Amino acid sequence: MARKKGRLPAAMRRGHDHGRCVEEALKLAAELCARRGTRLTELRRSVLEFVWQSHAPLGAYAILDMLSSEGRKPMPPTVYRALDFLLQQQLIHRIASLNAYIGCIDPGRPHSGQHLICRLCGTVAEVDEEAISGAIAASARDLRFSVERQTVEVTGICVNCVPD
Amino acid sequence: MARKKGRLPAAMRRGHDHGRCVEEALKLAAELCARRGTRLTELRRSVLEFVWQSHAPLGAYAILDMLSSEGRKPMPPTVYRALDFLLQQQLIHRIASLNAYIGCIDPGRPHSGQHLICRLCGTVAEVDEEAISGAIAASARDLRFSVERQTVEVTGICVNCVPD
DNA sequence: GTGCTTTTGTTATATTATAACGTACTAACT
DNA sequence: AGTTAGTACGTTATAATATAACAAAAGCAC
Repeated sequence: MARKKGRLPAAMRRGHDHGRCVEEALKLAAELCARRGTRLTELRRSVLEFVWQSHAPLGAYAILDMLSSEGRKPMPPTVYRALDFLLQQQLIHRIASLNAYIGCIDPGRPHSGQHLICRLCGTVAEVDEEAISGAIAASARDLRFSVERQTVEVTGICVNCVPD
Repeated sequence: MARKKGRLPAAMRRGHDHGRCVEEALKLAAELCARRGTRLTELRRSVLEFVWQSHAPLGAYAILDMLSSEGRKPMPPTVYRALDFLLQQQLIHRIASLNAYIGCIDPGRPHSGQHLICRLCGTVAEVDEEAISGAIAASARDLRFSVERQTVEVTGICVNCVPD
């Protein structure tokens, strides 16, 4: 866990250098794929880049439109396949309540993450709180339920959108 | 919270009298709507009944098919409107990761609940653990994020489907 | 280069959901 | 009972999200 207590996740820090976030994410993704022997093709890299560039989750068809403006003219299955690959590699998350996709802040490590979704600006911040995942794990254990995946999506208003 | 520590939610208790669950849910729904001055029409009641009868969440089109076999031939908007009503009245939950709907075990009271979804049998058990919702609330508070809704969906294998 | 595997392209279609507008029903009042 | 205002439902059309199935191309191992 990188974030210190009381420190906002980058997604919700106004004026942070997001270009740099994207760059680093792409670099890390390339490293991870190289290490794993999986292929971060040009298409997959483009999709990952678009997803990372947005602080709000992107829908598959929004990505498709972006790729189209870039010269490629892919069809839906192409985009979904790229998204599936990135999900498998844990480079992105799917936000089920929005049918949309967002870059993972801690790629590669198996985790589900918890997502705070601002209803106003659309920004999604990922956090990874042991207190939350632990409470879920404990509750599941109590019911002898074997957890494979935790989806935690919290909708509300982020600090930048709260009226003062 | 009705469930005692160590006691399985009804949905995961084999052989419980589910007909009685459904009956009680419908009765409680009628009472709540009467108290609120909202109308649990025949259509809405039917939809609620179908949703409750299934331990696995039902998709809108599955409900549509069931209503069709019953003699009605509603179109999608009709079903979605009934579902919207039931969601507003907090009589059902939407399971975002499945695009499907399930009866709420504690209707009327504002809550999001946490859902344990068995990947094998499809059964969904709702729990309401203060430890989980509290941990989420605490984390959000830390980020000055104002929570409106918590979606917690845990996928895995339920106790009835685990190989011994 | 040959053969094998993976990735991408392409066509078609499935699944989930909503917009827009018209009709019918219900409740409340007169 | 008749009027009316509001709510619920019917209907047509279409939007938005996602996948099946198969063909072509690109990369990799030998």
